[in-house]
Amino acid sequence: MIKKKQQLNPYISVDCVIFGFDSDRLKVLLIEREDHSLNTESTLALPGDLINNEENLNESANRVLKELTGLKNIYLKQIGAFGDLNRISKKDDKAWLQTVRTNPEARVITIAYYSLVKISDSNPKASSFATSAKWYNVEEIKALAFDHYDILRAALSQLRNEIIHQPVGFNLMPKMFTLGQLQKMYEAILNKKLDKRNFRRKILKLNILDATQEKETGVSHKPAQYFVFNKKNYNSLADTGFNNFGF
Amino acid sequence: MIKKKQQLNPYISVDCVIFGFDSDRLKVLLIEREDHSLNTESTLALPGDLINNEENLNESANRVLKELTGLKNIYLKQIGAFGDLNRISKKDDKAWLQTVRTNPEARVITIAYYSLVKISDSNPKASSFATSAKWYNVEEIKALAFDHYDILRAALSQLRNEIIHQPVGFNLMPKMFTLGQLQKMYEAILNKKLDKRNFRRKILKLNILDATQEKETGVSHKPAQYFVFNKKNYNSLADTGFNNFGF
DNA sequence: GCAAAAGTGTTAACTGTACACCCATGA
DNA sequence: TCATGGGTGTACAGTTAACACTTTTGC
Repeated sequence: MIKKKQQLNPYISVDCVIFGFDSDRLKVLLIEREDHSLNTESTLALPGDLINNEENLNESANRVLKELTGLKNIYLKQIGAFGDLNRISKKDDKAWLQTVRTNPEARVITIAYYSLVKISDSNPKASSFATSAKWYNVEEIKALAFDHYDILRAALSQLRNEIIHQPVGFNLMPKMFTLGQLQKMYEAILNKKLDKRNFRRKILKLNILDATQEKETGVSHKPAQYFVFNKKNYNSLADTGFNNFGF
Repeated sequence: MIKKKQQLNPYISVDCVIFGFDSDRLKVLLIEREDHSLNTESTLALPGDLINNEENLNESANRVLKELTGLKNIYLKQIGAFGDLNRISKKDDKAWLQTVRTNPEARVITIAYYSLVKISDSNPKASSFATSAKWYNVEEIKALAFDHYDILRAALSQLRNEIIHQPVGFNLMPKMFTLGQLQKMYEAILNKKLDKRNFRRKILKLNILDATQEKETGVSHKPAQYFVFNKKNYNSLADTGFNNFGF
């Protein structure tokens, strides 16, 4: 491992839209910034920070992600660059930048990434300028700091597109899961009900799920079989994608 | 129109992948830089330049596009940000930057856009540091300056994905065109042969083409009917996209 | 026994794909 | 008359979408 002198680039940041799934709803990891007597909504922001000049963009995103969730080697994908002039137009945002940046007036372009993590494996902890890092229901978010709400919507749109073309959703699931839980994840992401029989048939035909011998316990209904996900078949499928998965 | 003082941002550029179609092959607009006794391949680059601090990113892309092709109000879509440290690693590229940039050692992140233009309507002209701006066959490009080859491949990949989900290809076609010409465009973009009868059936079912009364003249075969493209139906389709257009 | 989610097949409509011949024109 | 690309229909296979009942468990 080579250590390099790291220098913040004051003009370019990365922001991460970190999705999780709690077996019921789609979640996103947000931080609270120090309060400047604002309402809660505008204190919430995507985790993100300035990049270092000696790291690649995806390394920056991975670093920020690791600093904020303790996770590494996570599915991580670029959404795009956001650099409109009015992205730093809210009074509260400007005031906040004064307190944390050495060059608060600089025009900052942000490169947004999204990632999918297992909530159970993650251990979000607040970083320097964040007073908390917590999971929020995506559907309940109506406003965020800067242009982060736009970024969140773009990430969601890209995730919805990706989930029906690539088997990426497993990054959100625990190691063992039932088909019902998996279906709930698709429903939460796509925000619509799916037919149980059709869902099971389609997802099993992809050949990326292996049935285990284990079953749910302690549930007051017929216990469901647990499945694990077959990494080998997943990888070959992830390369090509699948055409016919239009829910 | 409000005039603002424009100031170059030395850390962020836009690069444009401008696709055209010459009724046979997919083309891309490239510039030649001043020669530093290099081979031709590495003198070729995507048109692009530093952004101004007082314009939005897509305004920057539109400005560069207009400066280089004379076109405005063009289909233009962001591909993403490219900022790997080794994007400025070639000796020739470093030497060239010394001659055109006031801060040639700066780490520059580029935001890439792609656009689709009618070659017949465009009037590419070389800008300040370009000695030429010409159309090249996409399939013949094997190397470009900086990381521009990567950007070109990413643009092509995105275009291929988009062309089967959105009726965007008409941006490449002249006002009137035959179905044969349209099919050739799809074949050029997707780089594969399509079945004529199936293509015609599918594309007509989209309801975005209006037949005209005019026919080809001066061709030594049965003259083809000209079609124009129905903007109204196109727009409503462009919003929703289409699911089933998998060639 | 009842509430709750698991698990299971069939049918009809639609979509994709493969495939071959005649037509109108210029040379 | 020949070479060239335009224009047309059908049949088979695969996929989507809609739909209802029985099973197993905890309480």
